[in-house]
Amino acid sequence: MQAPRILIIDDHVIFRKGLKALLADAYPNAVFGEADSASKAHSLIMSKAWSLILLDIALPGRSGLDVLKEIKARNAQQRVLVLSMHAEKDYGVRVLRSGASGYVTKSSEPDEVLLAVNRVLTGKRYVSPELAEELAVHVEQGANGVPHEQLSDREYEVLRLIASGMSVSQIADKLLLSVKTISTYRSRMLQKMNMQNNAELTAYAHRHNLV
Amino acid sequence: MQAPRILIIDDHVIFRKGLKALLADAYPNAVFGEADSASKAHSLIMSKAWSLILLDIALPGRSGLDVLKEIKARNAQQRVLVLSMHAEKDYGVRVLRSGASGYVTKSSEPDEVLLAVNRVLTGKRYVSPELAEELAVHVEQGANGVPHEQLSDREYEVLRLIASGMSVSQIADKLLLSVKTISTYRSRMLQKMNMQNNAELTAYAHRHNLV
DNA sequence: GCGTATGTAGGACGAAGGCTTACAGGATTA
DNA sequence: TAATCCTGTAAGCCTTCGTCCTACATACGC
Repeated sequence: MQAPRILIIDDHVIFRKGLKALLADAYPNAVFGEADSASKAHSLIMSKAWSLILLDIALPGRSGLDVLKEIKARNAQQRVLVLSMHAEKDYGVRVLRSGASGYVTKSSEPDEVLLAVNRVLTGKRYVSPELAEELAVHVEQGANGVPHEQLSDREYEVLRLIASGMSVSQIADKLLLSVKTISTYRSRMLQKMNMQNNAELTAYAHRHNLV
Repeated sequence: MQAPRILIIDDHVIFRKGLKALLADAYPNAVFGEADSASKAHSLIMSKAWSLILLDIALPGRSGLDVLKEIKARNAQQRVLVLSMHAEKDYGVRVLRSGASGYVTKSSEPDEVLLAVNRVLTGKRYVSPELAEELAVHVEQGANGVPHEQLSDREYEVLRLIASGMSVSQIADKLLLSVKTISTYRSRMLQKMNMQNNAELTAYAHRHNLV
């Protein structure tokens, strides 16, 4: 194989180092790029071409999902493998829908990561058994049955944060958005899901294991 | 310095690799051991002597805290630096109380980790500024068992309702009490548990399965 | 019996945030 | 291709929420 160019986008420095070491072992002649924020990622993506981008969706501030979309918008062929810290169930589906070629959790075994990387590098997709399961359920219930499927990505993100007890303004701080914006997402959400308040949202989110 | 012997106990393989690489850079002649579970850790601790043990408290199954206590029970001199995934406030204190020489979160900058490792290797302790703050407050209030056991019945009841996403006034309505009363419970609770806001309370309640 | 914990709440005033409106870019569809 | 819808984002206004401080009665532990 030709020397692959791999870009790692993740704000956890130590994890990044580990990942790079792992990949360097498997692809001795690979060239690496690293970014710890959406903006650094941006310039690296702009300036160079990459065979594969490994993207942590849990970037601070801007959601990794946004970054993913931006990447795909710019170049639909770009291969992206998404990493996430926890096995966040519904994220997997969204991530794939947004154009990623695969999705692995950070606690995965190196072998699984390598397998995923290898598949994606060779133009295939990687779907873990767990995620496949999710997907199955998802398709089965037709994607419109479940209320939260109607939510936009931002709304979904905010739902989870509300369900974890954060106030509108805390969320605004965390996402670097205006309080008004979060408030808007919240009301659109309430409307879509036909609910009245945070308690209902919270209950819903927990009932559906979205947190 | 004599070649240090460092044991890394953590089930996140990739993170472990990163950490090891980081340390190998700083201590080129160090000898490493790795364990991904409490039981493997056990045999490594039994069979060899270690200058430093890096321990992830979030081991699956058995709590890392237990492992820590066991280590210290066996050899009170053993230097242990604890790693945790999230900046879980109450853990820091518990960890130090259980005999660790320091506590860093996994999202720390490499420099902070190296600083901590260095201090612990040279027999000192490492306490991050944030944790120091925690400690101060904590010592002040004496510290006994599980935080939520200090709560009064009403406080506990309100904790659960807050964690289920209800607002202070909704709770007041439900319990037929004044908003002020609920607010008082809430602040007494925050004080007792040394927390700042509903998000922390909520996280705590869910972590401890109080909802 | 005296301090401390608990259940309860009022007043005052700043902060939070809900509701409405707006607008731009992308997607969808007629 | 124009018209429309959806999404991300936010300002303004004005109400409501809730915090902070204080208070008091009862219960309880020592």
